[in-house]
Amino acid sequence: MDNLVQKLVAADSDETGVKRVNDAERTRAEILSAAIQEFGEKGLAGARIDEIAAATRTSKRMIYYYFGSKVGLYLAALEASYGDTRDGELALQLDNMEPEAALRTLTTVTFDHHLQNENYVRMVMAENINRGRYLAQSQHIQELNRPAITLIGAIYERGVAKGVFRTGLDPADIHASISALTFFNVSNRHTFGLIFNQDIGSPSYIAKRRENIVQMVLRYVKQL
Amino acid sequence: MDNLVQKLVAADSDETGVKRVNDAERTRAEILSAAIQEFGEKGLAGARIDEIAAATRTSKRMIYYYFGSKVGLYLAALEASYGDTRDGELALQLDNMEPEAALRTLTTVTFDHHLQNENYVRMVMAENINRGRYLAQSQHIQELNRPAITLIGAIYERGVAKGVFRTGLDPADIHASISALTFFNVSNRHTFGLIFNQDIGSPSYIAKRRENIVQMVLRYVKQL
DNA sequence: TTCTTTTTGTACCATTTAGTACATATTGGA
DNA sequence: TCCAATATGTACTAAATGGTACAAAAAGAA
Repeated sequence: MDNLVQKLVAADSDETGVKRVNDAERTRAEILSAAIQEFGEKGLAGARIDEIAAATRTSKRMIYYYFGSKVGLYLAALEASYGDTRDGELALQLDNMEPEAALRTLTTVTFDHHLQNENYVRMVMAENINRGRYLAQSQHIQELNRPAITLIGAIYERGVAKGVFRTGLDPADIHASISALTFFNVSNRHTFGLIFNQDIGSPSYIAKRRENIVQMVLRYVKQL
Repeated sequence: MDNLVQKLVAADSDETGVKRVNDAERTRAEILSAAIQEFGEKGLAGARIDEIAAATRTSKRMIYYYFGSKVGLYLAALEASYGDTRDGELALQLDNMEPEAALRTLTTVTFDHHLQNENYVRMVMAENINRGRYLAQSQHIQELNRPAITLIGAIYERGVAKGVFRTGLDPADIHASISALTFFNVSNRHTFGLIFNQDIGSPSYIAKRRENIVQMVLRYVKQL
Protein backbone atom coordinates (compact mmCIF):
# COMPACT_ATOMS: atom_id res chain seq x y z
CA MET A 1 0.00 0.00 0.00
CA ASP A 2 2.66 2.43 1.06
CA ASN A 3 4.86 1.27 -1.76
CA LEU A 4 2.16 2.01 -4.27
CA VAL A 5 1.72 5.52 -2.95
CA GLN A 6 5.43 6.11 -3.07
CA LYS A 7 5.60 4.87 -6.60
CA LEU A 8 2.82 7.14 -7.72
CA VAL A 9 4.37 10.12 -6.04
CA ALA A 10 7.70 9.37 -7.64
CA ALA A 11 6.06 9.06 -11.03
CA ASP A 12 4.24 12.31 -10.47
CA SER A 13 7.34 14.23 -9.53
CA ASP A 14 8.97 12.91 -12.69
CA GLU A 15 9.56 15.43 -15.43
CA THR A 16 7.88 13.29 -18.04
CA GLY A 17 4.74 12.90 -15.99
CA VAL A 18 4.17 9.16 -16.22
CA LYS A 19 7.00 7.33 -17.88
CA ARG A 20 10.02 6.28 -15.88
CA VAL A 21 13.32 7.87 -16.84
CA ASN A 22 16.58 6.04 -16.29
CA ASP A 23 19.21 8.22 -14.75
CA ALA A 24 22.03 6.18 -13.34
CA GLU A 25 24.11 9.10 -12.13
CA ARG A 26 21.35 10.72 -10.20
CA THR A 27 20.28 7.42 -8.68
CA ARG A 28 23.82 6.60 -7.58
CA ALA A 29 24.29 10.05 -6.09
CA GLU A 30 20.98 9.93 -4.29
CA ILE A 31 21.81 6.56 -2.77
CA LEU A 32 25.25 7.74 -1.68
CA SER A 33 23.88 10.81 -0.02
CA ALA A 34 21.28 8.82 1.90
CA ALA A 35 23.96 6.29 2.83
CA ILE A 36 26.31 8.92 4.27
CA GLN A 37 23.44 10.18 6.36
CA GLU A 38 22.42 6.75 7.64
CA PHE A 39 25.93 5.37 8.23
CA GLY A 40 26.96 8.59 9.94
CA GLU A 41 23.89 8.41 12.11
CA LYS A 42 24.21 4.79 13.22
CA GLY A 43 27.52 3.38 12.15
CA LEU A 44 28.04 0.39 9.90
CA ALA A 45 26.29 -2.15 12.10
CA GLY A 46 23.43 0.10 13.11
CA ALA A 47 22.63 1.36 9.64
CA ARG A 48 19.76 -0.29 7.78
CA ILE A 49 19.75 -0.81 4.05
CA ASP A 50 15.98 -0.54 4.05
CA GLU A 51 16.21 2.87 5.71
CA ILE A 52 18.65 4.08 3.11
CA ALA A 53 16.42 2.79 0.34
CA ALA A 54 13.40 4.49 1.86
CA ALA A 55 15.27 7.80 1.89
CA THR A 56 15.78 7.69 -1.85
CA ARG A 57 13.39 7.74 -4.77
CA THR A 58 14.59 4.30 -5.74
CA SER A 59 14.60 0.84 -4.18
CA LYS A 60 16.81 -1.50 -2.23
CA ARG A 61 17.33 -3.47 -5.40
CA MET A 62 19.23 -0.52 -6.86
CA ILE A 63 21.59 -0.30 -3.92
CA TYR A 64 22.71 -3.83 -4.56
CA TYR A 65 22.82 -3.22 -8.29
CA TYR A 66 25.21 -0.29 -7.90
CA PHE A 67 27.13 -1.10 -4.75
CA GLY A 68 26.95 -4.86 -4.43
CA SER A 69 26.62 -5.15 -0.67
CA LYS A 70 26.16 -3.22 2.52
CA VAL A 71 29.91 -3.04 3.01
CA GLY A 72 30.39 -1.95 -0.59
CA LEU A 73 27.99 0.91 -0.02
CA TYR A 74 29.63 1.78 3.29
CA LEU A 75 33.03 1.97 1.64
CA ALA A 76 31.71 4.19 -1.14
CA ALA A 77 30.03 6.44 1.42
CA LEU A 78 33.23 6.62 3.44
CA GLU A 79 35.27 7.68 0.44
CA ALA A 80 32.65 10.17 -0.64
CA SER A 81 32.55 11.81 2.78
CA TYR A 82 36.34 12.15 2.82
CA GLY A 83 36.20 13.55 -0.67
CA ASP A 84 34.18 16.57 0.39
CA THR A 85 37.19 18.37 1.80
CA ARG A 86 38.44 20.82 -0.78
CA ASP A 87 41.60 22.64 0.14
CA GLY A 88 42.63 23.59 -3.36
CA GLU A 89 41.23 27.11 -3.20
CA LEU A 90 42.33 27.50 0.39
CA ALA A 91 45.98 26.88 -0.52
CA LEU A 92 46.05 29.83 -2.93
CA GLN A 93 44.50 32.11 -0.37
CA LEU A 94 46.93 31.16 2.40
CA ASP A 95 49.98 31.74 0.21
CA ASN A 96 49.23 35.43 0.15
CA MET A 97 49.07 35.79 3.90
CA GLU A 98 51.63 36.36 6.61
CA PRO A 99 52.52 33.00 8.22
CA GLU A 100 50.77 33.71 11.48
CA ALA A 101 47.59 34.92 9.79
CA ALA A 102 47.71 31.93 7.46
CA LEU A 103 47.97 29.49 10.35
CA ARG A 104 45.14 31.26 12.12
CA THR A 105 42.97 31.04 9.02
CA LEU A 106 43.81 27.40 8.44
CA THR A 107 42.85 26.51 11.99
CA THR A 108 39.65 28.51 11.84
CA VAL A 109 38.63 27.00 8.53
CA THR A 110 39.34 23.49 9.82
CA PHE A 111 37.32 24.17 12.95
CA ASP A 112 34.36 25.41 10.92
CA HIS A 113 34.67 22.62 8.42
CA HIS A 114 34.31 19.97 11.09
CA LEU A 115 31.47 21.86 12.66
CA GLN A 116 29.59 22.04 9.39
CA ASN A 117 30.29 18.50 8.28
CA GLU A 118 29.08 16.47 11.17
CA ASN A 119 28.35 13.55 8.88
CA TYR A 120 31.99 13.39 7.89
CA VAL A 121 33.09 13.47 11.52
CA ARG A 122 30.64 10.75 12.42
CA MET A 123 31.67 8.53 9.55
CA VAL A 124 35.29 8.82 10.62
CA MET A 125 34.28 7.92 14.18
CA ALA A 126 32.32 4.95 12.92
CA GLU A 127 35.30 3.80 10.89
CA ASN A 128 37.57 4.03 13.92
CA ILE A 129 35.13 1.81 15.75
CA ASN A 130 35.80 -0.58 12.87
CA ARG A 131 39.52 -0.15 13.50
CA GLY A 132 39.97 1.30 10.03
CA ARG A 133 39.27 -2.09 8.47
CA TYR A 134 37.36 -0.69 5.52
CA LEU A 135 39.28 2.49 4.94
CA ALA A 136 42.33 0.27 4.58
CA GLN A 137 40.70 -1.28 1.53
CA SER A 138 40.36 2.06 -0.21
CA GLN A 139 42.94 2.93 -2.85
CA HIS A 140 42.73 6.67 -3.27
CA ILE A 141 42.26 7.71 0.33
CA GLN A 142 45.86 8.56 1.03
CA GLU A 143 46.04 11.33 -1.59
CA LEU A 144 42.87 12.97 -0.37
CA ASN A 145 44.31 14.17 2.88
CA ARG A 146 48.00 14.55 2.25
CA PRO A 147 47.57 18.11 0.94
CA ALA A 148 46.67 19.13 4.47
CA ILE A 149 50.20 18.45 5.65
CA THR A 150 51.81 20.06 2.63
CA LEU A 151 49.72 23.10 3.38
CA ILE A 152 50.88 23.36 6.95
CA GLY A 153 54.42 22.55 5.94
CA ALA A 154 54.50 25.50 3.56
CA ILE A 155 53.14 27.94 6.12
CA TYR A 156 55.47 26.66 8.79
CA GLU A 157 58.57 26.97 6.59
CA ARG A 158 57.71 30.54 5.71
CA GLY A 159 57.19 31.32 9.36
CA VAL A 160 60.54 29.85 10.33
CA ALA A 161 62.27 31.72 7.53
CA LYS A 162 60.77 34.97 8.79
CA GLY A 163 61.80 34.17 12.32
CA VAL A 164 58.24 34.28 13.70
CA PHE A 165 57.95 30.51 14.20
CA ARG A 166 60.37 28.46 16.23
CA THR A 167 62.40 25.73 14.55
CA GLY A 168 62.38 21.97 15.00
CA LEU A 169 58.65 21.31 14.72
CA ASP A 170 57.02 18.61 12.64
CA PRO A 171 54.20 19.80 10.31
CA ALA A 172 52.49 16.42 10.67
CA ASP A 173 52.42 16.95 14.41
CA ILE A 174 50.92 20.41 14.08
CA HIS A 175 48.32 18.94 11.79
CA ALA A 176 47.56 16.20 14.32
CA SER A 177 46.96 18.80 17.02
CA ILE A 178 44.72 20.97 14.88
CA SER A 179 42.75 17.92 13.84
CA ALA A 180 42.44 16.66 17.39
CA LEU A 181 41.20 19.95 18.80
CA THR A 182 38.70 20.64 16.04
CA PHE A 183 37.53 17.07 15.53
CA PHE A 184 36.91 16.40 19.21
CA ASN A 185 34.85 19.55 19.41
CA VAL A 186 32.29 17.87 17.17
CA SER A 187 32.84 14.17 17.78
CA ASN A 188 32.52 14.32 21.56
CA ARG A 189 30.05 17.14 21.86
CA HIS A 190 27.32 14.91 23.25
CA THR A 191 29.12 13.19 26.09
CA PHE A 192 31.16 16.28 26.85
CA GLY A 193 28.14 18.53 26.90
CA LEU A 194 26.29 16.14 29.19
CA ILE A 195 29.05 15.72 31.71
CA PHE A 196 30.03 19.35 31.97
CA ASN A 197 26.59 20.72 31.37
CA GLN A 198 27.70 23.06 28.65
CA ASP A 199 25.60 24.08 25.70
CA ILE A 200 28.19 23.06 23.16
CA GLY A 201 26.02 24.25 20.30
CA SER A 202 25.56 27.85 21.40
CA PRO A 203 27.21 30.52 19.23
CA SER A 204 28.99 32.01 22.23
CA TYR A 205 30.56 28.70 23.24
CA ILE A 206 31.60 28.01 19.67
CA ALA A 207 33.19 31.41 19.20
CA LYS A 208 35.08 31.15 22.47
CA ARG A 209 36.25 27.64 21.80
CA ARG A 210 37.39 28.47 18.29
CA GLU A 211 39.47 31.40 19.43
CA ASN A 212 41.02 29.39 22.25
CA ILE A 213 42.02 26.64 19.84
CA VAL A 214 43.57 29.21 17.52
CA GLN A 215 45.52 30.64 20.45
CA MET A 216 46.70 27.22 21.43
CA VAL A 217 48.02 26.46 17.96
CA LEU A 218 49.66 29.84 17.50
CA ARG A 219 51.35 29.81 20.89
CA TYR A 220 52.67 26.36 20.15
CA VAL A 221 54.54 27.41 16.99
CA LYS A 222 55.41 31.03 17.68
CA GLN A 223 58.89 32.14 18.56
CA LEU A 224 58.66 33.66 22.02
CA MET B 1 27.03 -30.53 21.70
CA ASP B 2 29.17 -27.50 22.27
CA ASN B 3 26.95 -26.44 25.13
CA LEU B 4 27.44 -29.73 26.83
CA VAL B 5 31.20 -29.48 26.60
CA GLN B 6 31.08 -25.97 27.96
CA LYS B 7 28.97 -27.04 30.84
CA LEU B 8 31.31 -29.85 31.75
CA VAL B 9 34.32 -27.60 31.58
CA ALA B 10 32.61 -25.03 33.75
CA ALA B 11 31.71 -27.67 36.29
CA ASP B 12 35.25 -28.96 36.22
CA SER B 13 36.80 -25.57 36.80
CA ASP B 14 34.51 -25.13 39.76
CA GLU B 15 36.19 -25.15 43.13
CA THR B 16 33.80 -27.75 44.50
CA GLY B 17 34.40 -30.09 41.62
CA VAL B 18 30.84 -30.93 40.67
CA LYS B 19 28.32 -28.84 42.56
CA ARG B 20 27.33 -25.44 41.27
CA VAL B 21 28.12 -22.46 43.49
CA ASN B 22 26.02 -19.32 43.36
CA ASP B 23 28.06 -16.17 43.27
CA ALA B 24 26.01 -13.24 42.08
CA GLU B 25 28.74 -10.64 42.46
CA ARG B 26 31.27 -12.53 40.45
CA THR B 27 28.75 -13.34 37.75
CA ARG B 28 27.67 -9.73 37.45
CA ALA B 29 31.25 -8.53 37.29
CA GLU B 30 32.20 -11.11 34.73
CA ILE B 31 29.28 -10.14 32.51
CA LEU B 32 30.10 -6.45 32.82
CA SER B 33 33.69 -6.97 31.90
CA ALA B 34 32.78 -8.98 28.83
CA ALA B 35 30.18 -6.37 27.92
CA ILE B 36 32.65 -3.48 28.08
CA GLN B 37 34.91 -5.43 25.79
CA GLU B 38 32.19 -6.28 23.27
CA PHE B 39 30.44 -2.90 23.26
CA GLY B 40 33.76 -1.12 23.00
CA GLU B 41 34.72 -3.35 20.13
CA LYS B 42 31.55 -3.00 18.06
CA GLY B 43 29.34 -0.32 19.51
CA LEU B 44 25.81 -0.81 20.75
CA ALA B 45 24.30 -1.96 17.47
CA GLY B 46 27.24 -4.15 16.47
CA ALA B 47 27.61 -5.91 19.81
CA ARG B 48 26.05 -9.35 20.19
CA ILE B 49 24.54 -10.58 23.41
CA ASP B 50 25.44 -14.13 22.46
CA GLU B 51 29.07 -13.11 22.10
CA ILE B 52 29.08 -11.51 25.51
CA ALA B 53 27.48 -14.59 27.02
CA ALA B 54 30.05 -16.81 25.34
CA ALA B 55 32.85 -14.77 26.86
CA THR B 56 31.62 -15.47 30.37
CA ARG B 57 31.28 -18.64 32.37
CA THR B 58 27.53 -18.12 32.51
CA SER B 59 24.69 -17.90 30.00
CA LYS B 60 22.64 -15.37 28.09
CA ARG B 61 19.82 -16.01 30.51
CA MET B 62 21.89 -14.46 33.29
CA ILE B 63 22.51 -11.30 31.32
CA TYR B 64 18.79 -10.73 31.10
CA TYR B 65 18.34 -11.71 34.71
CA TYR B 66 20.83 -9.11 35.93
CA PHE B 67 20.56 -6.37 33.33
CA GLY B 68 17.13 -6.75 31.81
CA SER B 69 17.93 -5.91 28.22
CA LYS B 70 20.71 -5.19 25.80
CA VAL B 71 20.36 -1.48 26.42
CA GLY B 72 20.33 -2.06 30.18
CA LEU B 73 23.60 -3.91 29.91
CA TYR B 74 25.03 -1.24 27.63
CA LEU B 75 24.16 1.46 30.11
CA ALA B 76 25.74 -0.46 32.98
CA ALA B 77 28.86 -1.05 30.90
CA LEU B 78 29.02 2.62 30.00
CA GLU B 79 28.84 3.69 33.62
CA ALA B 80 31.36 1.10 34.66
CA SER B 81 33.86 2.23 32.04
CA TYR B 82 33.54 5.84 33.13
CA GLY B 83 33.96 4.75 36.72
CA ASP B 84 37.44 3.43 36.11
CA THR B 85 38.97 6.89 36.20
CA ARG B 86 40.33 7.49 39.66
CA ASP B 87 41.81 10.90 40.26
CA GLY B 88 41.60 10.88 44.02
CA GLU B 89 45.18 9.87 44.58
CA LEU B 90 46.36 12.06 41.75
CA ALA B 91 44.93 15.17 43.37
CA LEU B 92 47.05 14.72 46.50
CA GLN B 93 50.17 14.23 44.47
CA LEU B 94 49.61 17.33 42.33
CA ASP B 95 49.04 19.58 45.33
CA ASN B 96 52.66 19.15 46.33
CA MET B 97 54.06 20.21 42.98
CA GLU B 98 54.89 23.52 41.37
CA PRO B 99 51.99 24.61 39.13
CA GLU B 100 53.85 24.01 35.89
CA ALA B 101 55.06 20.58 36.95
CA ALA B 102 51.59 19.72 38.16
CA LEU B 103 50.02 20.66 34.85
CA ARG B 104 52.66 18.68 33.01
CA THR B 105 51.99 15.65 35.17
CA LEU B 106 48.24 15.95 34.80
CA THR B 107 48.54 16.08 31.03
CA THR B 108 50.93 13.16 30.92
CA VAL B 109 48.77 11.05 33.18
CA THR B 110 45.69 11.83 31.11
CA PHE B 111 47.53 10.94 27.93
CA ASP B 112 48.66 7.62 29.36
CA HIS B 113 45.28 6.89 30.86
CA HIS B 114 43.57 7.17 27.48
CA LEU B 115 46.27 5.11 25.88
CA GLN B 116 45.88 2.34 28.40
CA ASN B 117 42.11 2.35 28.50
CA GLU B 118 41.18 1.94 24.91
CA ASN B 119 37.91 0.30 25.89
CA TYR B 120 36.86 3.43 27.73
CA VAL B 121 37.74 5.59 24.75
CA ARG B 122 35.84 3.33 22.40
CA MET B 123 32.78 3.22 24.61
CA VAL B 124 32.70 7.01 24.71
CA MET B 125 33.00 7.09 20.93
CA ALA B 126 30.19 4.60 20.62
CA GLU B 127 28.03 6.68 22.91
CA ASN B 128 28.67 9.79 20.85
CA ILE B 129 27.50 7.88 17.81
CA ASN B 130 24.33 7.41 19.87
CA ARG B 131 24.27 11.18 20.45
CA GLY B 132 24.62 10.63 24.19
CA ARG B 133 21.12 9.18 24.36
CA TYR B 134 21.97 6.57 26.96
CA LEU B 135 24.49 8.49 29.02
CA ALA B 136 21.76 11.07 29.47
CA GLN B 137 19.75 8.44 31.33
CA SER B 138 22.48 7.87 33.86
CA GLN B 139 22.13 9.56 37.23
CA HIS B 140 25.59 9.55 38.73
CA ILE B 141 27.64 10.31 35.65
CA GLN B 142 28.00 14.01 36.25
CA GLU B 143 29.89 13.63 39.51
CA LEU B 144 32.32 11.13 38.08
CA ASN B 145 34.10 13.60 35.87
CA ARG B 146 33.67 16.92 37.57
CA PRO B 147 36.74 16.41 39.76
CA ALA B 148 38.83 16.73 36.62
CA ILE B 149 37.89 20.39 36.29
CA THR B 150 38.30 21.11 39.97
CA LEU B 151 41.77 19.62 39.70
CA ILE B 152 42.78 21.86 36.82
CA GLY B 153 41.14 24.83 38.45
CA ALA B 154 43.27 24.42 41.57
CA ILE B 155 46.50 24.10 39.63
CA TYR B 156 45.63 27.06 37.45
CA GLU B 157 44.80 29.32 40.37
CA ARG B 158 48.08 28.52 42.06
CA GLY B 159 49.91 29.24 38.82
CA VAL B 160 48.20 32.58 38.39
CA ALA B 161 48.94 33.51 42.01
CA LYS B 162 52.60 32.74 41.46
CA GLY B 163 52.61 34.74 38.26
CA VAL B 164 53.71 31.82 36.08
CA PHE B 165 50.33 31.38 34.37
CA ARG B 166 48.53 34.15 32.54
CA THR B 167 45.15 35.34 33.76
CA GLY B 168 41.72 35.14 32.19
CA LEU B 169 41.65 31.48 31.22
CA ASP B 170 38.80 29.05 31.84
CA PRO B 171 39.76 25.76 33.56
CA ALA B 172 36.95 23.98 31.72
CA ASP B 173 38.49 25.11 28.47
CA ILE B 174 41.93 23.86 29.43
CA HIS B 175 40.36 20.57 30.35
CA ALA B 176 38.59 20.42 26.98
CA SER B 177 41.88 20.90 25.17
CA ILE B 178 43.76 18.30 27.19
CA SER B 179 40.91 15.86 26.65
CA ALA B 180 40.74 16.56 22.93
CA LEU B 181 44.44 16.10 22.35
CA THR B 182 44.78 12.93 24.39
CA PHE B 183 41.46 11.36 23.42
CA PHE B 184 41.93 11.86 19.71
CA ASN B 185 45.34 10.24 19.94
CA VAL B 186 43.58 6.99 20.76
CA SER B 187 40.15 7.38 19.20
CA ASN B 188 41.37 8.27 15.72
CA ARG B 189 44.55 6.27 15.63
CA HIS B 190 43.29 3.93 12.95
CA THR B 191 42.13 6.37 10.31
CA PHE B 192 44.91 8.80 11.14
CA GLY B 193 47.59 6.15 10.96
CA LEU B 194 46.27 4.90 7.64
CA ILE B 195 46.07 8.26 5.96
CA PHE B 196 49.40 9.57 7.13
CA ASN B 197 51.13 6.25 7.15
CA GLN B 198 52.40 6.64 10.67
CA ASP B 199 52.94 3.81 13.10
CA ILE B 200 50.83 5.40 15.79
CA GLY B 201 51.56 2.55 18.17
CA SER B 202 55.34 2.76 18.16
CA PRO B 203 56.99 3.87 21.41
CA SER B 204 58.90 6.61 19.63
CA TYR B 205 55.78 8.13 18.12
CA ILE B 206 53.96 7.93 21.44
CA ALA B 207 56.79 9.58 23.36
CA LYS B 208 57.10 12.37 20.81
CA ARG B 209 53.39 12.98 20.64
CA ARG B 210 53.03 13.02 24.41
CA GLU B 211 55.75 15.59 24.85
CA ASN B 212 54.34 17.76 22.07
CA ILE B 213 50.93 17.74 23.69
CA VAL B 214 52.46 18.70 27.03
CA GLN B 215 54.28 21.57 25.34
CA MET B 216 51.10 22.70 23.69
CA VAL B 217 49.22 22.82 26.98
CA LEU B 218 52.01 24.52 28.90
CA ARG B 219 52.62 27.16 26.25
CA TYR B 220 48.93 27.90 26.23
CA VAL B 221 48.75 28.77 29.91
CA LYS B 222 52.19 30.11 30.67
CA GLN B 223 52.90 33.76 31.16
CA LEU B 224 55.32 34.76 28.41
C1' DT C 1 13.75 -30.67 57.39
C1' DT C 2 10.74 -27.74 54.59
C1' DC C 3 9.51 -23.74 52.20
C1' DT C 4 10.39 -19.41 49.87
C1' DT C 5 13.51 -16.63 47.38
C1' DT C 6 17.41 -16.17 44.65
C1' DT C 7 20.17 -17.83 40.99
C1' DT C 8 21.15 -20.62 36.98
C1' DG C 9 20.34 -23.64 32.59
C1' DT C 10 18.02 -25.13 28.07
C1' DA C 11 15.30 -24.84 24.33
C1' DC C 12 12.75 -22.13 21.78
C1' DC C 13 10.27 -18.10 19.26
C1' DA C 14 9.26 -13.87 16.72
C1' DT C 15 11.30 -10.35 14.34
C1' DT C 16 14.48 -8.05 11.81
C1' DT C 17 17.27 -7.68 7.93
C1' DA C 18 20.89 -8.51 4.32
C1' DG C 19 20.51 -10.30 0.14
C1' DT C 20 18.19 -12.59 -4.15
C1' DA C 21 14.96 -14.65 -7.79
C1' DC C 22 12.26 -13.19 -11.12
C1' DA C 23 10.35 -10.03 -13.93
C1' DT C 24 9.99 -5.78 -16.65
C1' DA C 25 11.23 -1.38 -18.73
C1' DT C 26 14.49 1.78 -21.10
C1' DT C 27 18.18 2.90 -24.18
C1' DG C 28 21.15 3.06 -27.90
C1' DG C 29 23.04 0.87 -31.73
C1' DA C 30 22.87 -2.32 -35.95
C1' DT D 1 12.64 -2.08 -36.11
C1' DC D 2 14.84 -5.44 -33.33
C1' DC D 3 18.28 -6.83 -30.03
C1' DA D 4 21.50 -6.70 -26.38
C1' DA D 5 22.89 -4.19 -22.50
C1' DT D 6 21.58 -1.32 -18.95
C1' DA D 7 18.43 0.05 -15.42
C1' DT D 8 14.45 -0.59 -12.31
C1' DG D 9 10.56 -2.85 -9.37
C1' DT D 10 8.34 -6.57 -6.33
C1' DA D 11 8.07 -10.35 -3.56
C1' DC D 12 10.43 -13.43 -1.23
C1' DT D 13 14.09 -16.25 1.69
C1' DA D 14 17.51 -17.70 4.92
C1' DA D 15 20.02 -16.50 8.70
C1' DA D 16 20.97 -13.94 12.70
C1' DT D 17 19.57 -12.31 17.00
C1' DG D 18 17.14 -10.11 21.02
C1' DG D 19 14.32 -11.92 24.11
C1' DT D 20 11.38 -15.54 26.75
C1' DA D 21 8.92 -19.90 28.55
C1' DC D 22 9.77 -23.38 31.32
C1' DA D 23 12.45 -25.61 34.64
C1' DA D 24 15.27 -26.61 38.38
C1' DA D 25 19.16 -26.13 41.71
C1' DA D 26 21.20 -23.44 45.69
C1' DA D 27 20.63 -20.60 49.89
C1' DG D 28 18.71 -19.12 53.82
C1' DA D 29 14.96 -18.78 57.11
C1' DA D 30 11.54 -21.29 59.86
